[in-house]
Amino acid sequence: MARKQGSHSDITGPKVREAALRLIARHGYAAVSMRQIAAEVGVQAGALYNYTPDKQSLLFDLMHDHMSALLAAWSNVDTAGPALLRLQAFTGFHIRFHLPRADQVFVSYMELRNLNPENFAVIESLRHRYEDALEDILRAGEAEGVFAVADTRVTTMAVIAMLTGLSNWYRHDGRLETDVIEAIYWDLVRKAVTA
Amino acid sequence: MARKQGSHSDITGPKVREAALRLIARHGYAAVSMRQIAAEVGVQAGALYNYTPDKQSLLFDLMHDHMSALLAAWSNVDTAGPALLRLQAFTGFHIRFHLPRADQVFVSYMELRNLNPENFAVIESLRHRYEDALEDILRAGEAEGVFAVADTRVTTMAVIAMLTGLSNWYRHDGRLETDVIEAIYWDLVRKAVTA
DNA sequence: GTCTATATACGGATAGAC
DNA sequence: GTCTATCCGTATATAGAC
Repeated sequence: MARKQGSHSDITGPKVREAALRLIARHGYAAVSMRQIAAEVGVQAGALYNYTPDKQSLLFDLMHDHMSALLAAWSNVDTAGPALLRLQAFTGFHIRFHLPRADQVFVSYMELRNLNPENFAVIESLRHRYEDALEDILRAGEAEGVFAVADTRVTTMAVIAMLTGLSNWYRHDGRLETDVIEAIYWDLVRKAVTA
Repeated sequence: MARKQGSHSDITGPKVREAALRLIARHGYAAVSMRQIAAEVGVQAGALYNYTPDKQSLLFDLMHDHMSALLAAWSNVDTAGPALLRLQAFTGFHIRFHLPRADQVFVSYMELRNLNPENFAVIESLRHRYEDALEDILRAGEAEGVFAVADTRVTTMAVIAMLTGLSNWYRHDGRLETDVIEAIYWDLVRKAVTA
């Protein structure tokens, strides 16, 4: 199975996306050039256009994949049951999903400005679906009488901001294990919303 | 008091900073050109260099002014007293200070990557001082026995993330008044940390 | 599929006239 | 203090050879 020299589409494609993700997370979309991404991959800039029609699509794909994977993973966790358990599942899921994906989180939350309007609308609707998942749990808990919050939508946004903010300071080589982090945040979330 | 035509340093200076803040908040530092800022102000690009030595200094000044103003304003609020009241004061202060400054908040939290190392260190130390103000309150409350949190530093970061996240979705023409927002968040914060 | 070379536009910053 | 003009570097994206 001789392969023509210089033909590596099966490995170059993923490498382009990995390099773009890492560089954009570190320096920002507008500050990263296609030449930088190419250099990181080990090809010339022109070769990138075999894998993306343009720079904007590269950003959109990174963000879209992240949000799709998030929703797909959550759909495998979400279950019926008491709202308190569902909230605990959401909190733990959010932390475990996001902690190993610092670059994706960073890009998905910081580069919304750099999406064109059509792409922005797509990502926003995915994000909205995720927010709604939490809001549903809070409303269920209020109906059960186990949660009591002043405003359900505001609380939804507040809890997500609190959980997502974790990615801004957590370091894998830090003093705290994931399990401990999870317990600390669950304690805060539970107390904040319970009646 | 005849003034030479075209000489407007007393009004152009502030306008440059306002235009830069607005444009950077909207599009990001790297995506905004000096020519865009100049067009917004109503001058040519070269004229901007009467007010800033370079683009990096413009960004740093915006962030530095914001953080300095934040710490100065907090120093006028912080008082002795029971930790619960101090925490309520912090929560209310944070919201009232940040809500009318959406652009400053956005720039100060999103453009850290675009500061050079020296400038980054300065801004980080200011941010750290603000975080420490909250951490002190939490520790005082634990000593009093009114607060009980699993980890004080993590709780500090979680509370600030929750409060600051408000700026990401709050709209002045939305359904909720500042006072109501403040009450909702105080309810969440209080319950999350009290014993 | 990748390369080199290039079209075309725009970037930050400066010089010198007024 | 602002303007016009410009230096010089880099940007995205494409064309055509291999």
